[in-house]
Amino acid sequence: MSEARKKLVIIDGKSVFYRGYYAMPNLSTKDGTPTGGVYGFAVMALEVIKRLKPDYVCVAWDKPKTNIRRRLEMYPAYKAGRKPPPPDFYAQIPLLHELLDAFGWPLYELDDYEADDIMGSLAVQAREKDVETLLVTSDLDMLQLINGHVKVYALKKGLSSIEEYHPESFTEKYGVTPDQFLDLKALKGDSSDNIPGVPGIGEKGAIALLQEHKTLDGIYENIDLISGSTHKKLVEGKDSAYLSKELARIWTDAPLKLDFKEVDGSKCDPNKVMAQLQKLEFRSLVRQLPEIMRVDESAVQTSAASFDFSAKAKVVNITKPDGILDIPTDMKEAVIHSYCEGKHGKRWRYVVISPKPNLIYVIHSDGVGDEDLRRVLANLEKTELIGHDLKSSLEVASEVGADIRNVSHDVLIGAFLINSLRREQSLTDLARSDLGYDGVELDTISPDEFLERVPLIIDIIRKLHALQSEQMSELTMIIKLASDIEWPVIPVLGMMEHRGILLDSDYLKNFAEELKDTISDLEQEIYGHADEQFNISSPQQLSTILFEKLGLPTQGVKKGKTGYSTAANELDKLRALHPIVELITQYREVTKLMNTYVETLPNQVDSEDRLHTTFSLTTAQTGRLSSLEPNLQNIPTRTELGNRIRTAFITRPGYSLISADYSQFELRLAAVLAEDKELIDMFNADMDIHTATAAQVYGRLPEDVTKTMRRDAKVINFGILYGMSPHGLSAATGMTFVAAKQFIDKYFELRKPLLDYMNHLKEIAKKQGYVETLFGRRRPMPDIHSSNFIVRQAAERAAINMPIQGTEADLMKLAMIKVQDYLDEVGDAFMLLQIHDSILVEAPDDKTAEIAHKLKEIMENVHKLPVKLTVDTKIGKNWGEL
DNA sequence: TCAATCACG
DNA sequence: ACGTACGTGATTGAG
Repeated sequence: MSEARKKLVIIDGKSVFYRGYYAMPNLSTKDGTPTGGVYGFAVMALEVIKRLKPDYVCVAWDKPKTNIRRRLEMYPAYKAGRKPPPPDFYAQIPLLHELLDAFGWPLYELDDYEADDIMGSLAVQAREKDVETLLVTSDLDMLQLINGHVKVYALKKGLSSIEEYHPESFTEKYGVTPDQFLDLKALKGDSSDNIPGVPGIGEKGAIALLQEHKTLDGIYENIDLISGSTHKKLVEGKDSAYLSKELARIWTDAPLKLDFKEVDGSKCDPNKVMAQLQKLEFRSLVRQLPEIMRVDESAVQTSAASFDFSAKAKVVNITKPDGILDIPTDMKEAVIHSYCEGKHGKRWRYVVISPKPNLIYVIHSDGVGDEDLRRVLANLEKTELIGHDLKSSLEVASEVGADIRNVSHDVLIGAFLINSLRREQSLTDLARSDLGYDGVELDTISPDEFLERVPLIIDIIRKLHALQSEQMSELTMIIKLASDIEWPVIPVLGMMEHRGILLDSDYLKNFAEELKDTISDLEQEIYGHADEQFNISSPQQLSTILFEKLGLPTQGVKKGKTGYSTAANELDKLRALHPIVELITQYREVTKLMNTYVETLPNQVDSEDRLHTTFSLTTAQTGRLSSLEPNLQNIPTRTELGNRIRTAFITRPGYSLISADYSQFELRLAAVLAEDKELIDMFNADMDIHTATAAQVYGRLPEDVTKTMRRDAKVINFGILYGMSPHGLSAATGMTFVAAKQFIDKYFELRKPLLDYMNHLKEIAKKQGYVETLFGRRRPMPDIHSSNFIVRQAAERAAINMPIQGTEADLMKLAMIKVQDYLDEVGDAFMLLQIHDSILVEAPDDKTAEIAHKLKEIMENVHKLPVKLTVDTKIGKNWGEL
């Protein structure tokens, strides 16, 4: 009667819990208790009940620390390098216990036995009673337990999708039988558990061997039949293979008695489960539960504190041009959102405008043309706009020719201002972490799904807006930062992205031909020196050639995980020892230019040869912009060859480029923030700051400062802003460690206020947990309390740097806003790029001089400061000339 | 997916 | 005693 065989489900508790913990890192209850791991477990538990309908259930758990002693005795490196889970992982364990109690499922844990072993032991006992066992885990080691009575349900990506493994499916997938699983492991090893296997034998080789010889023993009995390098590897790795097999083997002898009364699944109390799910604020699971088990009506009660996403709004679909007449033209405020198939407003499908919570207009592109959309959007000129990533919606407006820029609140940027540490940024992520939303995906969806979910999306944007307004109400500096800088810079960036910059692709094509020749010449020369061909771009292969084959000294060369470093600064030390080193440096420079710029930029232009970057306001912890796809903030400039790439950035006939750069922006700001009067005075007297510094440190007259002295002073002037150490200075300048130390000591004697300020920042960071810019932009600094010396020191340096770099970013944004206002007056001139301390503007030839002059004036007076700001402007036909 | 490398400020 | 400058993004090789 195998049909009626009873079913036992054993859950690998920690592995399920881990899944949830990492899948939902921000999930927490309203009071801040983290719940991601418990959520993962709950989702899986309901899935198990619904799909597997088990008669018996229990949970196996790894006891911390003691659990691997027996394996450690065999092999001390077992599971070495595993990171311990963070504190909020353990904080959730009591919640899990309560949930298990409600389900009535016992939890088994034992000293010296991992969860695998407990599961294996119970499975063996179940088999003796002819009970079918289903193991739920993400640990594929468990597959060795598969047999006619035991199946494995492996957790796949996501929380509820599981993949069933039985003997047939296992063989189909791996090409070996479950019985051969351990031998497979013995051969190929497992890097995640630090199981060595036979070095040099991977999955493919191992399977081939097992198909031929069936077992590990079989392989070694027939070892003489195996030839070549495999033979050698097998012989040398024999001990390791048998050790690996024992390490990977799951024990089935744990001192644990399977008691069917204890694991009886019918002890589950649906009402208790419901209460737990509500307490944990798992709203979608609460809704789902009645489909899975009988719950008393009385047990279902919605908690008042939770957000309700069920609100209904009237949705007006506008599918004909005359439909737009329905949309009011005098909205004071509106939530706006859009769906596009391209970037930067290209190929828009839907534009959504919601003037109030119960009313939503959806404008469809099939039916409503660009000109009609322009007419609608033009009416939003005075409307206060609310949205998530408004920049992209504003680019749709630019695309159809409307000019709207009255940003009132962007929940993407707002979330970042409130806490810049948050990594998740999509609307779905924000809703999950801040509103406890646990419904469907809202961002990466099809047009039809978008249409369905519009009311939900708008509702969530409104809720996030309300929540952030409340959170910001106590942060007056942040409110001001947002309204003065962050909101107004959004449309400016949108316009820059949308306009793009003209690229001379033909020029780059010619350049590419030139570089190709150079590269193959260099390759041949390098192969000649190495006496063999190899992949010069592979640091590993290169390292072998340099340090083994050519026998270059490894002394003083940094060592990484994979061997000796071949980074440029390490190669510098070897430059004089072998001609190949210089060739490699050149090869690196040329291939970098080729692969990153020359060959890729022409592929990224639009139909008019313009290149559009995306500026992110929510990436850099300091508040700087970042530029991506393509990154136009790291176009080469430092070498002759690299500068030729800038030459490819051009203008239309009749226009020129203007660059406007702040000079020594950060150092000036450091002087202000540290209130270093002497340094401020030096800047205000228009002195050459590096020469003046060198003169002071070396005790000479400025005219007696040598080139080297000035260069060293320059290094320290910049390095000091990042917390540079004597070691760093000596590495960067070539002076000895002692000289570097003296140099720094002397520098701080002269710049006492700067030193005090740096120490002050460290204290501030420790005391309040964050540092901030002149305008109140905050960066949380949790690592400042780290018990790890290295981590803590890194945090201290970051704390020193952020207010300086961040104030620079704030001022630059402010300047851009003012520059844009001016360019609007000019009418035919456009900002194209911002590169942290400089901007690039495209303007008609006959106006460049006037505009350049005005840019300088605006930027130098962007904000009243005790230090004078200096802006240099240049005019040219391409970026390379600037 | 991660580590190494290198482009920029 | 640790490792040695802050902030980014793109490409490549390798497991």
